[in-house]
Amino acid sequence: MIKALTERYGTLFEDALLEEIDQVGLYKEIPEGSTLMEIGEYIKSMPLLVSGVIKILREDGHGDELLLYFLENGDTCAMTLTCCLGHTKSEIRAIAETDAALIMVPVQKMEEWLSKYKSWRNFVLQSYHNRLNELLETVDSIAFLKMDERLLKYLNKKAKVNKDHNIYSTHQEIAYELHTSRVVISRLLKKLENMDKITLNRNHITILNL
Amino acid sequence: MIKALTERYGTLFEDALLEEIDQVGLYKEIPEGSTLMEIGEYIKSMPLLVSGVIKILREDGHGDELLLYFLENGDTCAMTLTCCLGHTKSEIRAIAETDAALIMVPVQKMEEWLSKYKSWRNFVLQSYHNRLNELLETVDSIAFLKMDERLLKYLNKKAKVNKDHNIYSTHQEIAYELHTSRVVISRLLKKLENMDKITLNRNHITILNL
DNA sequence: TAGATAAAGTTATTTGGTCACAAAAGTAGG
DNA sequence: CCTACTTTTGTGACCAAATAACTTTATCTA
Repeated sequence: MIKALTERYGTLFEDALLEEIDQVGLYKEIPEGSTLMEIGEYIKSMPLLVSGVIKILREDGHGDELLLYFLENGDTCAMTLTCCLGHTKSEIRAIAETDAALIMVPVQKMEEWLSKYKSWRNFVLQSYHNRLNELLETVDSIAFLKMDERLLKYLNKKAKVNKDHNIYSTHQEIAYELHTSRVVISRLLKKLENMDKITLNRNHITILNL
Repeated sequence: MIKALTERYGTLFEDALLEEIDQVGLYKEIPEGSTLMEIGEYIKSMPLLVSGVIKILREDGHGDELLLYFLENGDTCAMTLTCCLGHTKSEIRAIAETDAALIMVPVQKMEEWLSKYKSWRNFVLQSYHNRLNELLETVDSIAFLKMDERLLKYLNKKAKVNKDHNIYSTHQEIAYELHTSRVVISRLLKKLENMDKITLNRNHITILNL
């Protein structure tokens, strides 16, 4: 773990803090598709993302889903911070978009570190900052963009976080994450294919030029 | 100022911090309708809300608006925190929904206090926490609710923050804040009136039972 | 290879939102 | 207090996007 830790967080945290994390942190690898956190769960430890991508989803009472944003390398989940510090249930679901590696830190420690380490304080504040901005962008998308624009944005983002021009999702899955119907997504994807921006295949979309 | 300060924040902050705020803070009263903060502005001082209600709006590049949430008594604006700590431009517009009173605190101080006062740290974190949750609720509304449900929620919220069963807005103004068209709002309001939930008058809506 | 299942395509219908105009309610000047 | 003007609200025709129901195509497996 210490290697991944210093590689990823070495420039961010003081040595003393790195050492503490090394002491109490739990290194964990999780496979693509696995659920890290479910809505309504209490959180006992906070994840520091070492590698991979996590997607954060919101769900209403009727099983309708919406993708909020992706967490990437070096991020932490401000929602989790919120839960930890406020001792409240999780408001979101977190799923590994790719294989990922995490360091899990006990809640009590992170409170302690807030007063002890300036770098930790900055890290936590910066995380909140980032998450607020991501959420704002999500709001922008659903409030101001039409579905075709949202789809384009989604495809781009998805390709970017996966570092791949191929997206291995069904139309239904995309529809869930954008909270619309499969028919709508199929229609819009077909339109994009006709514009030679993508090619469609069963279970997978190739991005040509967006 | 010291009176408003201790009344509002006395139980929250240590005495030493209260004293510092009293030293450097600037008391300010602003009338209903005035703009506290405009998108793209840099923030030089952070407002602590003493009384009144502030509404926070988002705008896209085409002048389309969306109400994000209200700030009430004792809140501070996490967006402003974000700006201050990150030294970035404001992403939102803040307008006084009612007459309001604020204490303005210089940015440099608030960074200093983060390491100095535990209560300040908690206050800042709690603010982020609250704002994230408000934003999440906003996302829920625009993503999962139909326009009629959003309108009901809006009317309730507006009545609540104004502590009044009357809402003095035009249909057009409501439409702006919910980011839809005036026609849609008029139609839905008419439906609500037919259900005896509200009565409509020029420039003002009375809530009967929601 | 047949049957089952999952994904994608098609069409008709419904709904929510836009446009353009009309009516009503306030406002100001004579 | 009457008229011209502005602002706010109401309405019908229209359009586009979402939904539902069904068909076709691809994939898996027994």
